[in-house]
Amino acid sequence: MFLATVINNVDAKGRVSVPADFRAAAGHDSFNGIIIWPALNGGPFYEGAGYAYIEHMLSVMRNLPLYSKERSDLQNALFGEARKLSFDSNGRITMPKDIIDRLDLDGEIAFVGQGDSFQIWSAATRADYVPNIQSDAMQHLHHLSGAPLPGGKG
Amino acid sequence: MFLATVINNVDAKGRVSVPADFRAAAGHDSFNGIIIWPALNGGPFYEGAGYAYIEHMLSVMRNLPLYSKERSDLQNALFGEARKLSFDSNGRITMPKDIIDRLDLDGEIAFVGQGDSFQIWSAATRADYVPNIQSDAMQHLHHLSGAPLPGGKG
DNA sequence: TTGAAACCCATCTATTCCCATGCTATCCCA
DNA sequence: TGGGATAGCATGGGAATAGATGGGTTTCAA
Repeated sequence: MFLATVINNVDAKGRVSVPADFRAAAGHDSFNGIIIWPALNGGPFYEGAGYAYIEHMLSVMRNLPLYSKERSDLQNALFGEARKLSFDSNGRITMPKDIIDRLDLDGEIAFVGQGDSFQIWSAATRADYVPNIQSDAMQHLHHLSGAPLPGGKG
Repeated sequence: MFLATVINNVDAKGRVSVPADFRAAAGHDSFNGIIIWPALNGGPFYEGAGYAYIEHMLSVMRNLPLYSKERSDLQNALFGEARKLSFDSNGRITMPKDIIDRLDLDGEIAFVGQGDSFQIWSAATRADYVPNIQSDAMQHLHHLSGAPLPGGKG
């Protein structure tokens, strides 16, 4: 699971260390690295995950009719815009230049855990959103009810 | 899986490098190259995939009645219009001239990943479509919900 | 014979790989 | 409990390599 917010530096070559916990969560069965794509909700960040996640998305897409607008649009946004970024021997990825420009990644990147996936922000942009996180979430707390905790004692 | 959008040049002989990732995704069991065909939805691009994909399409066609209109029409559009383009020793294909003219491939080709297949666009034509990708996809995000991730890690 | 297609070779560049460094948190032992 | 040793991780720079591209040559068919 992708947890926590970690801020790492981008060096002159565009390299960034992916947090060790995130590397472990991404797995390395089919591909030793991560897949990233522009936020599907239009937010000012990229989303990322391990290869298994995108494979899962493909299997979901296959349930939509071939050539339907919904399938075409989603495939273009996800598969058409995604990037495969493999780890180097030190666990780093190289951020493509166009993404550095697009996200304004001027030196510092924030990796933000989202459970099954994570987000990639410019650290500065992220900092502007953080103050509202708590109050935003408080409006939706009722959605957390219902599912029982597994293995609860007594 | 075919991921990302890659833009490569067409040289004077009509040769284009197929992105290395796409070559790997196409496989080379039965045929070392790709199959391309005009977009079945009428879009301004060609579709492409590895040989296994077109074999799968054939198996789908076989479920339609022989000599039925639907089978004949689909066979004509897919098998009748498809081309086999094999890789040269450097991983390039030679784009047939009629396709270069038809797609207006004036120097730059965009390979656009679609998961199981990919698309081939004139880079200029593709650039006109890209700005709308995000907003188009946002209308269909509800199709991605519901299915749980397999074997969530960590 | 001529054009086109396949093949071979050379070059350039961006990416990948490898090695070295420093920091920090953890562990071990006194 | 305190201090030193150790291992994991983030970071930086230079070397090696894969991939994209361009040009020339051979082969085949029309």
